[in-house]
Amino acid sequence: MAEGTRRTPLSRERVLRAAVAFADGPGAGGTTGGSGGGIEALSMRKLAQELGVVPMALYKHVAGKEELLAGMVDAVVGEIDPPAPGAGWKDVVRQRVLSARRVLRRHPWAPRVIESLPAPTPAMLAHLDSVIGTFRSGGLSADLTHHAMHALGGRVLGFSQELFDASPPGDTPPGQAAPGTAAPAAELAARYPYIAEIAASAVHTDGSVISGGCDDQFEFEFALDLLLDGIDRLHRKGWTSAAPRGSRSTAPAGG
Amino acid sequence: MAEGTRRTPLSRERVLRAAVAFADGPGAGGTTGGSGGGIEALSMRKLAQELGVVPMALYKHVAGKEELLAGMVDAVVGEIDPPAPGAGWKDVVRQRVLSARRVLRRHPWAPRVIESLPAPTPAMLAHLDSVIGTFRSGGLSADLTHHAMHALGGRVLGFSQELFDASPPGDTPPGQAAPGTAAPAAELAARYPYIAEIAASAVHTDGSVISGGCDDQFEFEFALDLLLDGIDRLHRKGWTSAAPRGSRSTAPAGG
DNA sequence: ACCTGAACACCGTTCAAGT
DNA sequence: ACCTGAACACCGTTCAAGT
Repeated sequence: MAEGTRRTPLSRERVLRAAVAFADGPGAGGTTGGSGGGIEALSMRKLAQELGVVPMALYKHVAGKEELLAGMVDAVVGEIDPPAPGAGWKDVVRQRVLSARRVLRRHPWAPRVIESLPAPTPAMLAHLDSVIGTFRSGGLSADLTHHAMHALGGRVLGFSQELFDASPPGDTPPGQAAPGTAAPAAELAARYPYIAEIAASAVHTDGSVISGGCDDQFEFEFALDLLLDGIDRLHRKGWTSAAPRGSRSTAPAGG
Repeated sequence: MAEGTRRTPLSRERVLRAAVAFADGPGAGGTTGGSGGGIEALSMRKLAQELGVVPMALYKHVAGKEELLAGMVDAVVGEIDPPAPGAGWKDVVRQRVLSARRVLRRHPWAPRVIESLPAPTPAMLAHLDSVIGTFRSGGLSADLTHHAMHALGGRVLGFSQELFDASPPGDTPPGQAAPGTAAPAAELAARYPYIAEIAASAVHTDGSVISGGCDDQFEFEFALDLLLDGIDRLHRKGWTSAAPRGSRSTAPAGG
């Protein structure tokens, strides 16, 4: 099956596309038949076989399995819709988060792989930078925006979990850089200005950006109290999910 | 090294303790020297070697690697402090979440392993049941409690991510049960009454408990709006993290 | 009846041998 | 110079052979 593609020369693009299709699993990719079975089953050997190629041929286009996974994530994150023009910051962020969720629902393996990456990919950084930019353009302070991004956490990318250890970009050990992020800190700051600004505002109790960045405990409690206080408010209001279904049920009085 | 323990007969307890110590990594367990190197390096073979035993000897005490991981998680979750008596629901939940976070910080591999489990372990169910009970005893409705648990998500266990697919207990396929949760649904309902109540209130748009349970999209948007609305409120207030540091900075006027 | 060595079917990646 | 087969150092688990 698909023997017409056997002769098509391999490219990084083709390798990544095949890997994503394989990880999406049989049937999920749209085509019928014998392609793949989930991220667990994805191996360099099986992917090569899928492409009608000897395993070592893949290493001409990706440095190894880790870079393959980073490339797959980058491709998937690139599917998230751009920000809708002309709306308020809250709706813009909301729509982008929901778009990200729709994308990651199409690729259920992605959250787990994202979490396993040693560093964010370029597409992830671009997306985060863009969301931060939406907050800042809406008038939120760099400080509040920083905590807001932590509180939203993985939700910004469509799922719910912490991303990495929140160290500022360019913080990799001098010896070797993470796959796809091999540029020096200055260049990263130029490319992702909003991330750089937020990172700069992250000089916390330890007084040093380079040593580690954010106060994880503070960020954790910030998000926790946002949730507990919101739940408390709904409780006092006598809120119920049955009645306001379909409307923005948790919106505050002023919203 | 540690040759005094060579003769101690193997037990499930000892296997699990050794596995946790190995996953915690060298130096993290308190002892000096050559024990283990992280969850990535943990294998049945290396664990057996650590215990001075042939690999297959482990299979007398754990059915396989998956059950080993479930047992490790169960042991770790059991370290979470019990609820403090006499305080309001919000503070009790808050303290338990922060205790869970401290525990999982001691075992950084645990969140990833928890996420990889096919079903929650008994200790996880007991903890969730207890937190739900705190909400309910505080007067929150089953409905609001249900959404609150989703919104807090993995934070209840000390980290930030969704837990499984939120299907009610006893929802495993009839053929085989997940490791450690082999009891029928009725028994589970008796053991975790609060979870059972919450699961019962989860009859959503599809009208069936058995078919899947919660409306994931609603739960996702519920938590997202809780966060966005809280951020919006702080923004309008002109909130800054610098000033109120140390006090409960996000608390509402009424709290 | 209990325990265990060898074997099976994998894995990612290296490296030397082929063209 | 390019490509690739065999090999290396692993894995979890089965199973038959030993005691």
